[in-house]
Amino acid sequence: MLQLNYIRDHRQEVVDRLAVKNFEGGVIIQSIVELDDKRRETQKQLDDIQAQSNLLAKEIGFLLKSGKSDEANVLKEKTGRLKDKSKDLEVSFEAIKKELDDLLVRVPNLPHFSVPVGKTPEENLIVFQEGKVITAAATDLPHWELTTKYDLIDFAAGNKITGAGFPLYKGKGARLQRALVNFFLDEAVKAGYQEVQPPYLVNAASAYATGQLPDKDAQMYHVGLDDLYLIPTAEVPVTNIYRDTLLKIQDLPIMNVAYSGCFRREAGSYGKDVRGLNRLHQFDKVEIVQVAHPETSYNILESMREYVSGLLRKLELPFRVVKLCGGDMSFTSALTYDMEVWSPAQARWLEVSSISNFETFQSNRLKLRFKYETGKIQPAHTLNGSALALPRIVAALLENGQTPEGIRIPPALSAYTGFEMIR
RNA sequence: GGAGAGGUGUCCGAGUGGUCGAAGGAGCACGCCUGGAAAGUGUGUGUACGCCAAAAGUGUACCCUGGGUUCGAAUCCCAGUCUCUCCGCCA
Repeated sequence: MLQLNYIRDHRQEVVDRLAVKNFEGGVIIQSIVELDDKRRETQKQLDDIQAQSNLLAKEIGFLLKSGKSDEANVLKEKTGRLKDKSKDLEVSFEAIKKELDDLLVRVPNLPHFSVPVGKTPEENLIVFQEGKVITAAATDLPHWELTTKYDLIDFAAGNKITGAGFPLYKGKGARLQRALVNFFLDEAVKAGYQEVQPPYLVNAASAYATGQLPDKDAQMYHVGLDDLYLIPTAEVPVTNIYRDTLLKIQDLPIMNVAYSGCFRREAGSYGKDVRGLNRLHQFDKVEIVQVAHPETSYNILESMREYVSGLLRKLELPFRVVKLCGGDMSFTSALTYDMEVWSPAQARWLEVSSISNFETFQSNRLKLRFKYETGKIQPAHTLNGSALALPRIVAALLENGQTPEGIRIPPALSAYTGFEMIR
Protein backbone atom coordinates (compact mmCIF):
# COMPACT_ATOMS: atom_id res chain seq x y z
CA MET A 1 0.00 0.00 0.00
CA LEU A 2 0.99 3.59 -0.40
CA GLN A 3 2.56 5.60 2.38
CA LEU A 4 0.02 7.68 4.17
CA ASN A 5 2.34 10.64 4.50
CA TYR A 6 3.05 10.59 0.80
CA ILE A 7 -0.65 10.68 0.03
CA ARG A 8 -1.13 13.58 2.43
CA ASP A 9 1.70 15.60 0.95
CA HIS A 10 1.01 14.85 -2.72
CA ARG A 11 -2.73 14.50 -3.01
CA GLN A 12 -3.18 15.82 -6.52
CA GLU A 13 -0.14 14.03 -7.84
CA VAL A 14 -1.39 10.75 -6.41
CA VAL A 15 -4.78 11.14 -8.04
CA ASP A 16 -3.18 12.08 -11.37
CA ARG A 17 -0.82 9.13 -11.35
CA LEU A 18 -3.55 6.70 -10.37
CA ALA A 19 -5.41 7.89 -13.44
CA VAL A 20 -2.60 6.41 -15.56
CA LYS A 21 -3.62 3.08 -14.11
CA ASN A 22 -7.22 3.93 -15.01
CA PHE A 23 -8.03 4.18 -11.34
CA GLU A 24 -10.33 7.00 -10.36
CA GLY A 25 -8.88 7.92 -6.98
CA GLY A 26 -10.31 11.33 -6.16
CA VAL A 27 -12.98 10.17 -3.76
CA ILE A 28 -11.02 7.51 -1.96
CA ILE A 29 -7.97 9.72 -1.49
CA GLN A 30 -10.21 12.43 -0.08
CA SER A 31 -11.73 9.96 2.40
CA ILE A 32 -8.33 8.65 3.37
CA VAL A 33 -7.00 12.08 4.24
CA GLU A 34 -10.14 12.94 6.18
CA LEU A 35 -10.04 9.68 8.09
CA ASP A 36 -6.40 10.21 8.88
CA ASP A 37 -7.17 13.65 10.29
CA LYS A 38 -9.77 12.03 12.46
CA ARG A 39 -7.34 9.35 13.48
CA ARG A 40 -4.75 11.89 14.60
CA GLU A 41 -7.29 13.87 16.52
CA THR A 42 -8.56 10.78 18.31
CA GLN A 43 -5.07 9.62 19.10
CA LYS A 44 -4.22 12.99 20.63
CA GLN A 45 -7.24 12.80 22.91
CA LEU A 46 -6.54 9.23 23.82
CA ASP A 47 -2.88 9.86 24.56
CA ASP A 48 -3.69 12.83 26.74
CA ILE A 49 -6.18 10.89 28.80
CA GLN A 50 -3.80 8.04 29.21
CA ALA A 51 -1.07 10.43 30.29
CA GLN A 52 -3.38 11.76 32.97
CA SER A 53 -4.29 8.28 34.13
CA ASN A 54 -0.64 7.32 34.35
CA LEU A 55 0.10 10.35 36.50
CA LEU A 56 -2.85 9.65 38.79
CA ALA A 57 -1.87 6.02 39.16
CA LYS A 58 1.54 7.07 40.31
CA GLU A 59 0.12 9.51 42.80
CA ILE A 60 -2.21 6.90 44.20
CA GLY A 61 0.73 4.62 44.66
CA PHE A 62 2.58 7.22 46.73
CA LEU A 63 -0.48 8.10 48.75
CA LEU A 64 -1.17 4.49 49.61
CA LYS A 65 2.40 3.97 50.62
CA SER A 66 2.24 6.88 53.02
CA GLY A 67 -1.04 5.63 54.43
CA LYS A 68 -3.31 8.33 53.03
CA SER A 69 -5.94 5.98 51.72
CA ASP A 70 -8.75 8.54 51.88
CA GLU A 71 -6.99 10.84 49.45
CA ALA A 72 -6.13 7.87 47.31
CA ASN A 73 -9.76 6.87 47.09
CA VAL A 74 -10.71 10.30 45.85
CA LEU A 75 -8.19 9.96 43.06
CA LYS A 76 -9.36 6.44 42.29
CA GLU A 77 -12.81 7.77 41.47
CA LYS A 78 -11.26 10.24 39.10
CA THR A 79 -9.30 7.59 37.25
CA GLY A 80 -12.45 5.52 36.97
CA ARG A 81 -14.05 8.26 34.94
CA LEU A 82 -10.95 8.67 32.79
CA LYS A 83 -10.95 4.97 32.16
CA ASP A 84 -14.48 4.98 30.79
CA LYS A 85 -13.59 7.82 28.50
CA SER A 86 -10.41 6.20 27.24
CA LYS A 87 -12.24 2.92 26.61
CA ASP A 88 -14.69 4.72 24.34
CA LEU A 89 -11.92 6.57 22.57
CA GLU A 90 -9.94 3.42 22.10
CA VAL A 91 -12.88 1.70 20.47
CA SER A 92 -13.42 4.52 18.03
CA PHE A 93 -9.69 4.83 17.42
CA GLU A 94 -9.49 1.18 16.42
CA ALA A 95 -12.57 1.56 14.24
CA ILE A 96 -11.07 4.55 12.46
CA LYS A 97 -7.78 2.77 11.94
CA LYS A 98 -9.50 -0.24 10.48
CA GLU A 99 -11.61 1.86 8.16
CA LEU A 100 -8.52 3.75 7.06
CA ASP A 101 -6.61 0.55 6.47
CA ASP A 102 -9.47 -0.93 4.45
CA LEU A 103 -9.38 2.09 2.18
CA LEU A 104 -5.60 2.14 1.89
CA VAL A 105 -5.34 -1.46 0.72
CA ARG A 106 -7.78 -0.72 -2.07
CA VAL A 107 -5.55 1.90 -3.65
CA PRO A 108 -3.22 0.45 -6.29
CA ASN A 109 0.44 1.32 -6.50
CA LEU A 110 1.43 4.50 -8.32
CA PRO A 111 2.87 3.85 -11.76
CA HIS A 112 6.40 5.05 -12.42
CA PHE A 113 6.58 8.32 -14.34
CA SER A 114 7.73 6.50 -17.46
CA VAL A 115 4.74 4.16 -17.62
CA PRO A 116 2.83 4.65 -20.88
CA VAL A 117 -0.83 5.59 -20.70
CA GLY A 118 -3.14 2.91 -22.03
CA LYS A 119 -5.94 0.56 -21.24
CA THR A 120 -5.25 -2.70 -23.07
CA PRO A 121 -2.25 -4.90 -23.83
CA GLU A 122 -2.24 -3.46 -27.37
CA GLU A 123 -1.05 -0.20 -25.88
CA ASN A 124 2.00 -1.73 -24.23
CA LEU A 125 5.33 -0.42 -25.40
CA ILE A 126 7.67 -2.79 -27.21
CA VAL A 127 11.07 -1.74 -26.01
CA PHE A 128 13.26 -4.49 -27.41
CA GLN A 129 13.08 -7.43 -29.76
CA GLU A 130 15.61 -10.07 -30.64
CA GLY A 131 15.81 -13.30 -32.60
CA LYS A 132 14.31 -14.57 -35.78
CA VAL A 133 10.54 -14.54 -35.74
CA ILE A 134 9.82 -17.53 -37.91
CA THR A 135 6.58 -18.34 -39.58
CA ALA A 136 5.47 -21.90 -39.13
CA ALA A 137 5.73 -24.13 -42.15
CA ALA A 138 2.62 -25.97 -43.20
CA THR A 139 4.10 -29.14 -41.79
CA ASP A 140 4.97 -27.56 -38.44
CA LEU A 141 2.92 -28.55 -35.43
CA PRO A 142 1.74 -26.59 -32.43
CA HIS A 143 3.33 -27.64 -29.16
CA TRP A 144 0.24 -29.50 -27.93
CA GLU A 145 0.58 -31.84 -30.86
CA LEU A 146 4.34 -32.12 -30.51
CA THR A 147 3.98 -33.19 -26.89
CA THR A 148 1.73 -36.00 -28.02
CA LYS A 149 3.81 -36.94 -31.04
CA TYR A 150 6.96 -37.34 -28.96
CA ASP A 151 5.09 -38.59 -25.88
CA LEU A 152 6.30 -35.79 -23.63
CA ILE A 153 3.13 -34.81 -21.83
CA ASP A 154 -0.02 -36.78 -21.05
CA PHE A 155 -2.74 -34.20 -20.63
CA ALA A 156 -5.44 -36.86 -20.40
CA ALA A 157 -3.74 -38.61 -17.52
CA GLY A 158 -3.37 -35.35 -15.63
CA ASN A 159 -6.99 -34.69 -16.32
CA LYS A 160 -7.95 -38.04 -14.87
CA ILE A 161 -5.76 -37.69 -11.80
CA THR A 162 -6.71 -34.14 -10.96
CA GLY A 163 -8.44 -32.18 -13.68
CA ALA A 164 -7.76 -29.91 -16.62
CA GLY A 165 -4.65 -27.78 -16.28
CA PHE A 166 -2.65 -30.36 -14.36
CA PRO A 167 -0.45 -32.03 -16.96
CA LEU A 168 1.56 -35.19 -16.45
CA TYR A 169 5.07 -34.86 -17.86
CA LYS A 170 6.66 -38.06 -19.07
CA GLY A 171 10.02 -39.35 -20.22
CA LYS A 172 11.97 -36.70 -22.07
CA GLY A 173 9.21 -34.25 -21.25
CA ALA A 174 9.83 -34.76 -17.55
CA ARG A 175 13.59 -34.66 -18.09
CA LEU A 176 13.23 -31.39 -19.94
CA GLN A 177 11.36 -29.91 -17.00
CA ARG A 178 14.03 -30.98 -14.56
CA ALA A 179 16.78 -29.72 -16.85
CA LEU A 180 15.16 -26.31 -17.16
CA VAL A 181 14.75 -25.94 -13.41
CA ASN A 182 18.38 -26.85 -12.81
CA PHE A 183 19.58 -24.63 -15.61
CA PHE A 184 17.63 -21.62 -14.32
CA LEU A 185 18.74 -22.16 -10.75
CA ASP A 186 22.40 -22.60 -11.67
CA GLU A 187 22.37 -19.48 -13.81
CA ALA A 188 20.82 -17.44 -11.02
CA VAL A 189 23.32 -18.67 -8.46
CA LYS A 190 26.12 -17.80 -10.88
CA ALA A 191 24.63 -14.31 -11.15
CA GLY A 192 24.83 -13.88 -7.40
CA TYR A 193 21.41 -14.94 -6.21
CA GLN A 194 21.03 -16.98 -3.05
CA GLU A 195 19.02 -20.12 -3.62
CA VAL A 196 16.11 -20.71 -1.24
CA GLN A 197 13.42 -23.36 -1.02
CA PRO A 198 10.20 -21.86 0.28
CA PRO A 199 7.03 -23.45 1.63
CA TYR A 200 4.30 -24.00 -0.98
CA LEU A 201 1.53 -23.06 1.41
CA VAL A 202 1.30 -19.66 3.02
CA ASN A 203 -0.92 -18.11 5.65
CA ALA A 204 -3.26 -15.20 5.04
CA ALA A 205 -0.85 -12.67 6.52
CA SER A 206 1.76 -13.55 3.89
CA ALA A 207 -0.72 -13.47 1.03
CA TYR A 208 -1.92 -10.13 2.27
CA ALA A 209 1.58 -8.69 2.57
CA THR A 210 2.53 -9.29 -1.07
CA GLY A 211 -0.86 -8.13 -2.31
CA GLN A 212 -2.59 -11.38 -3.31
CA LEU A 213 -5.13 -10.63 -0.61
CA PRO A 214 -7.57 -9.07 -0.35
CA ASP A 215 -8.11 -8.31 -4.04
CA LYS A 216 -7.02 -11.53 -5.76
CA ASP A 217 -8.23 -14.26 -3.43
CA ALA A 218 -10.20 -15.94 -6.23
CA GLN A 219 -6.88 -16.60 -7.97
CA MET A 220 -5.47 -18.77 -5.18
CA TYR A 221 -6.33 -22.26 -4.05
CA HIS A 222 -7.40 -22.13 -0.44
CA VAL A 223 -7.00 -25.02 1.97
CA GLY A 224 -9.98 -24.35 4.16
CA LEU A 225 -9.32 -26.79 6.95
CA ASP A 226 -6.05 -25.09 7.83
CA ASP A 227 -6.79 -21.69 6.35
CA LEU A 228 -3.71 -21.74 4.13
CA TYR A 229 -3.19 -20.74 0.51
CA LEU A 230 -1.29 -22.59 -2.19
CA ILE A 231 1.27 -20.19 -3.58
CA PRO A 232 0.55 -18.73 -7.03
CA THR A 233 4.26 -17.88 -7.27
CA ALA A 234 7.37 -18.20 -5.11
CA GLU A 235 7.29 -14.42 -4.87
CA VAL A 236 4.84 -14.77 -2.00
CA PRO A 237 6.85 -16.92 0.41
CA VAL A 238 10.23 -15.51 -0.63
CA THR A 239 9.24 -11.88 -0.26
CA ASN A 240 7.61 -12.72 3.05
CA ILE A 241 10.95 -13.85 4.39
CA TYR A 242 11.40 -10.15 5.00
CA ARG A 243 8.05 -9.39 6.57
CA ASP A 244 8.45 -7.40 9.79
CA THR A 245 12.12 -6.90 9.17
CA LEU A 246 14.44 -4.01 9.80
CA LEU A 247 17.56 -4.39 7.65
CA LYS A 248 20.84 -2.56 7.85
CA ILE A 249 21.69 -0.53 4.79
CA GLN A 250 24.73 -2.70 4.13
CA ASP A 251 22.44 -5.75 3.82
CA LEU A 252 21.12 -4.35 0.53
CA PRO A 253 20.62 -5.50 -2.08
CA ILE A 254 19.28 -8.91 -1.10
CA MET A 255 19.05 -11.36 -3.99
CA ASN A 256 17.11 -14.58 -3.69
CA VAL A 257 16.13 -17.18 -6.23
CA ALA A 258 13.62 -19.95 -5.68
CA TYR A 259 12.17 -22.75 -7.67
CA SER A 260 8.60 -23.69 -6.79
CA GLY A 261 5.47 -25.20 -8.11
CA CYS A 262 2.86 -22.53 -8.70
CA PHE A 263 -0.87 -22.98 -8.32
CA ARG A 264 -3.46 -20.76 -9.90
CA ARG A 265 -7.17 -21.17 -10.22
CA GLU A 266 -7.29 -19.04 -13.38
CA ALA A 267 -11.01 -18.59 -13.03
CA GLY A 268 -12.56 -17.19 -16.17
CA SER A 269 -9.90 -18.23 -18.66
CA TYR A 270 -10.96 -20.12 -21.75
CA GLY A 271 -10.34 -20.86 -25.42
CA LYS A 272 -6.97 -20.60 -27.13
CA ASP A 273 -5.71 -19.02 -23.94
CA VAL A 274 -5.70 -22.33 -22.12
CA ARG A 275 -4.76 -24.61 -25.01
CA GLY A 276 -1.83 -26.91 -24.32
CA LEU A 277 0.73 -25.31 -22.08
CA ASN A 278 -0.54 -21.77 -22.51
CA ARG A 279 -2.22 -21.56 -19.13
CA LEU A 280 -2.16 -24.19 -16.39
CA HIS A 281 -3.41 -24.58 -12.86
CA GLN A 282 -0.11 -26.02 -11.75
CA PHE A 283 3.22 -25.11 -13.25
CA ASP A 284 6.87 -24.72 -12.39
CA LYS A 285 8.70 -21.48 -12.12
CA VAL A 286 12.02 -20.13 -10.99
CA GLU A 287 11.60 -16.72 -9.47
CA ILE A 288 14.15 -14.05 -8.64
CA VAL A 289 13.40 -11.63 -5.82
CA GLN A 290 15.40 -8.62 -4.71
CA VAL A 291 15.19 -6.20 -1.85
CA ALA A 292 16.85 -2.96 -2.84
CA HIS A 293 17.76 0.52 -1.81
CA PRO A 294 15.27 3.00 -3.31
CA GLU A 295 18.03 4.84 -5.16
CA THR A 296 19.20 1.76 -7.03
CA SER A 297 15.98 -0.16 -7.52
CA TYR A 298 15.42 0.96 -11.10
CA ASN A 299 18.97 0.06 -12.08
CA ILE A 300 18.32 -3.31 -10.53
CA LEU A 301 15.10 -3.65 -12.48
CA GLU A 302 17.09 -3.10 -15.68
CA SER A 303 19.71 -5.61 -14.59
CA MET A 304 17.02 -8.20 -13.90
CA ARG A 305 15.60 -7.59 -17.35
CA GLU A 306 19.07 -8.00 -18.83
CA TYR A 307 19.58 -11.17 -16.83
CA VAL A 308 16.36 -12.75 -18.09
CA SER A 309 17.20 -11.68 -21.65
CA GLY A 310 20.45 -13.58 -21.24
CA LEU A 311 18.55 -16.73 -20.32
CA LEU A 312 16.35 -16.45 -23.39
CA ARG A 313 19.43 -15.94 -25.56
CA LYS A 314 21.02 -19.07 -24.18
CA LEU A 315 17.82 -20.92 -24.97
CA GLU A 316 18.02 -19.41 -28.47
CA LEU A 317 14.44 -18.25 -28.39
CA PRO A 318 13.17 -15.20 -30.24
CA PHE A 319 11.88 -12.80 -27.63
CA ARG A 320 10.79 -9.28 -27.02
CA VAL A 321 10.53 -7.00 -24.04
CA VAL A 322 7.36 -5.07 -23.42
CA LYS A 323 6.84 -2.22 -21.02
CA LEU A 324 3.32 -2.52 -19.71
CA CYS A 325 0.96 0.39 -20.02
CA GLY A 326 -0.92 1.65 -17.00
CA GLY A 327 -4.04 -0.33 -17.72
CA ASP A 328 -2.27 -3.64 -18.13
CA MET A 329 -0.15 -3.39 -15.01
CA SER A 330 -0.84 -5.25 -11.84
CA PHE A 331 -2.33 -3.65 -8.78
CA THR A 332 0.95 -3.76 -6.89
CA SER A 333 3.49 -2.81 -9.52
CA ALA A 334 5.10 0.55 -10.24
CA LEU A 335 6.78 -0.57 -13.44
CA THR A 336 6.60 -3.91 -15.21
CA TYR A 337 8.45 -5.43 -18.12
CA ASP A 338 6.96 -8.51 -19.68
CA MET A 339 9.29 -10.87 -21.49
CA GLU A 340 7.61 -12.70 -24.34
CA VAL A 341 8.78 -15.53 -26.54
CA TRP A 342 7.58 -16.24 -30.03
CA SER A 343 5.28 -19.16 -30.71
CA PRO A 344 5.48 -19.85 -34.46
CA ALA A 345 2.59 -22.30 -34.53
CA GLN A 346 0.28 -19.96 -32.68
CA ALA A 347 1.80 -16.94 -34.43
CA ARG A 348 1.78 -14.97 -31.23
CA TRP A 349 3.94 -13.86 -28.35
CA LEU A 350 3.75 -15.77 -25.08
CA GLU A 351 4.53 -14.13 -21.79
CA VAL A 352 7.20 -16.08 -19.95
CA SER A 353 8.34 -13.52 -17.43
CA SER A 354 7.05 -10.47 -15.73
CA ILE A 355 9.63 -8.29 -14.03
CA SER A 356 8.40 -5.62 -11.68
CA ASN A 357 9.53 -2.97 -9.29
CA PHE A 358 7.03 -2.57 -6.50
CA GLU A 359 8.94 0.28 -4.89
CA THR A 360 7.60 0.55 -1.34
CA PHE A 361 4.15 -0.83 -2.08
CA GLN A 362 4.86 -4.30 -0.79
CA SER A 363 7.31 -3.23 1.88
CA ASN A 364 4.72 -1.00 3.49
CA ARG A 365 2.48 -3.98 3.92
CA LEU A 366 5.40 -6.19 4.80
CA LYS A 367 6.86 -3.68 7.24
CA LEU A 368 10.16 -4.19 5.50
CA ARG A 369 12.51 -1.33 6.23
CA PHE A 370 16.19 -0.58 6.29
CA LYS A 371 18.24 1.65 8.48
CA TYR A 372 20.92 4.11 7.48
CA GLU A 373 24.06 4.38 9.58
CA THR A 374 22.70 7.69 10.80
CA GLY A 375 19.71 5.83 12.23
CA LYS A 376 17.21 7.03 9.66
CA ILE A 377 14.67 4.39 8.74
CA GLN A 378 12.98 4.00 5.38
CA PRO A 379 10.97 1.31 3.60
CA ALA A 380 13.01 -0.76 1.15
CA HIS A 381 12.05 -1.44 -2.45
CA THR A 382 11.08 -4.94 -3.55
CA LEU A 383 11.42 -6.36 -7.03
CA ASN A 384 10.82 -9.69 -8.60
CA GLY A 385 10.71 -11.47 -11.88
CA SER A 386 10.24 -14.89 -13.36
CA ALA A 387 13.47 -16.45 -14.45
CA LEU A 388 11.66 -18.25 -15.88
CA ALA A 389 8.20 -19.81 -15.98
CA LEU A 390 8.49 -23.24 -17.54
CA PRO A 391 5.39 -24.19 -19.54
CA ARG A 392 5.51 -21.56 -22.24
CA ILE A 393 9.27 -21.88 -22.44
CA VAL A 394 8.73 -25.55 -23.15
CA ALA A 395 6.09 -24.67 -25.73
CA ALA A 396 8.46 -22.24 -27.44
CA LEU A 397 11.39 -24.65 -27.30
CA LEU A 398 9.32 -27.37 -28.93
CA GLU A 399 7.83 -25.19 -31.64
CA ASN A 400 10.98 -23.23 -32.46
CA GLY A 401 13.21 -26.28 -32.29
CA GLN A 402 11.21 -28.60 -34.48
CA THR A 403 12.95 -30.03 -37.51
CA PRO A 404 12.07 -32.94 -39.78
CA GLU A 405 14.48 -35.07 -37.69
CA GLY A 406 12.97 -34.13 -34.37
CA ILE A 407 13.15 -31.36 -31.83
CA ARG A 408 16.51 -29.73 -31.34
CA ILE A 409 17.56 -28.81 -27.80
CA PRO A 410 19.88 -25.78 -27.57
CA PRO A 411 23.39 -26.64 -26.31
CA ALA A 412 23.07 -24.62 -23.10
CA LEU A 413 20.19 -26.87 -22.16
CA SER A 414 21.34 -30.19 -23.59
CA ALA A 415 24.15 -30.03 -21.04
CA TYR A 416 21.36 -30.52 -18.53
CA THR A 417 18.97 -32.81 -20.40
CA GLY A 418 21.66 -35.23 -21.52
CA PHE A 419 20.12 -35.33 -25.00
CA GLU A 420 20.36 -32.96 -27.96
CA MET A 421 17.34 -34.09 -29.89
CA ILE A 422 13.89 -35.32 -29.07
CA ARG A 423 12.99 -37.92 -31.65
C1' G B 1 -1.77 -36.90 18.83
C1' G B 2 -0.23 -37.34 24.60
C1' A B 3 2.92 -35.25 28.79
C1' G B 4 6.07 -31.45 30.58
C1' A B 5 8.97 -26.74 30.12
C1' G B 6 9.21 -22.07 28.13
C1' G B 7 8.40 -17.44 24.91
C1' U B 8 11.72 -10.34 27.70
C1' G B 9 15.59 -5.50 23.34
C1' U B 10 20.47 -7.46 17.67
C1' C B 11 21.80 -11.85 20.83
C1' C B 12 22.36 -14.11 25.84
C1' G B 13 19.89 -13.17 30.20
C1' A B 14 17.72 -10.79 35.11
C1' G B 15 13.25 -9.20 36.61
C1' U B 16 6.48 -12.22 40.24
C1' G B 17 2.25 -5.82 41.20
C1' G B 18 4.27 0.75 41.33
C1' U B 19 9.52 5.25 40.25
C1' C B 20 10.72 -0.80 34.45
C1' G B 21 11.66 0.87 27.89
C1' A B 22 13.10 -2.68 31.28
C1' A B 23 19.50 -4.83 35.55
C1' G B 24 23.90 -7.35 33.81
C1' G B 25 26.68 -9.27 29.80
C1' A B 26 27.81 -9.89 24.58
C1' G B 27 27.59 -7.51 19.97
C1' C B 28 27.68 -2.95 17.33
C1' A B 29 29.18 2.56 16.81
C1' C B 30 32.34 6.43 18.30
C1' G B 31 36.45 8.02 21.53
C1' C B 32 40.78 7.07 24.78
C1' C B 33 44.91 3.87 25.31
C1' U B 34 48.78 1.41 21.46
C1' G B 35 54.21 2.01 16.85
C1' G B 36 49.92 -1.07 15.04
C1' A B 37 46.47 -4.62 16.81
C1' A B 38 44.41 -7.45 20.83
C1' A B 39 43.30 -6.63 25.77
C1' G B 40 41.71 -2.62 28.72
C1' U B 41 38.73 1.72 29.25
C1' G B 42 34.81 5.83 28.47
C1' U B 43 30.34 7.08 26.05
C1' G B 44 26.33 5.76 23.15
C1' U B 45 23.15 1.97 21.28
C1' G B 46 14.74 0.05 20.36
C1' U B 47 10.27 0.38 17.28
C1' A B 48 5.51 2.57 15.93
C1' C B 49 2.16 6.48 16.05
C1' G B 50 1.26 11.51 17.72
C1' C B 51 2.32 16.79 19.44
C1' C B 52 5.73 20.94 17.90
C1' A B 53 7.00 25.25 11.78
C1' A B 54 11.30 22.31 12.80
C1' A B 55 15.91 20.71 15.57
C1' A B 56 15.83 20.09 20.63
C1' G B 57 12.14 18.21 23.20
C1' U B 58 7.82 15.75 24.53
C1' G B 59 3.10 12.26 24.90
C1' U B 60 1.20 7.37 24.11
C1' A B 61 1.77 2.27 22.99
C1' C B 62 4.85 -2.05 22.69
C1' C B 63 8.49 -7.56 27.39
C1' C B 64 4.59 -14.06 21.83
C1' U B 65 -0.92 -12.71 20.51
C1' G B 66 -5.88 -11.50 22.26
C1' G B 67 -8.94 -10.78 26.43
C1' G B 68 -9.50 -10.01 31.91
C1' U B 69 -8.31 -8.44 37.23
C1' U B 70 -6.24 -3.69 39.39
C1' C B 71 -5.89 3.22 40.80
C1' G B 72 -1.45 0.77 38.55
C1' A B 73 0.65 -5.42 34.85
C1' A B 74 6.75 -7.70 31.72
C1' U B 75 5.10 -9.44 36.58
C1' C B 76 -1.58 -12.06 38.52
C1' C B 77 -5.89 -14.78 35.78
C1' C B 78 -8.17 -16.91 31.12
C1' A B 79 -7.83 -18.29 25.98
C1' G B 80 -4.92 -18.86 21.77
C1' U B 81 -0.26 -19.47 19.41
C1' C B 82 4.72 -20.75 18.70
C1' U B 83 9.34 -23.10 20.34
C1' C B 84 11.95 -26.87 23.05
C1' U B 85 12.21 -31.87 25.60
C1' C B 86 10.13 -36.79 26.17
C1' C B 87 6.49 -40.42 24.26
C1' G B 88 3.53 -41.99 19.99
C1' C B 89 3.13 -41.94 14.63
C1' C B 90 5.86 -41.31 10.24
C1' A B 91 8.71 -39.60 4.68
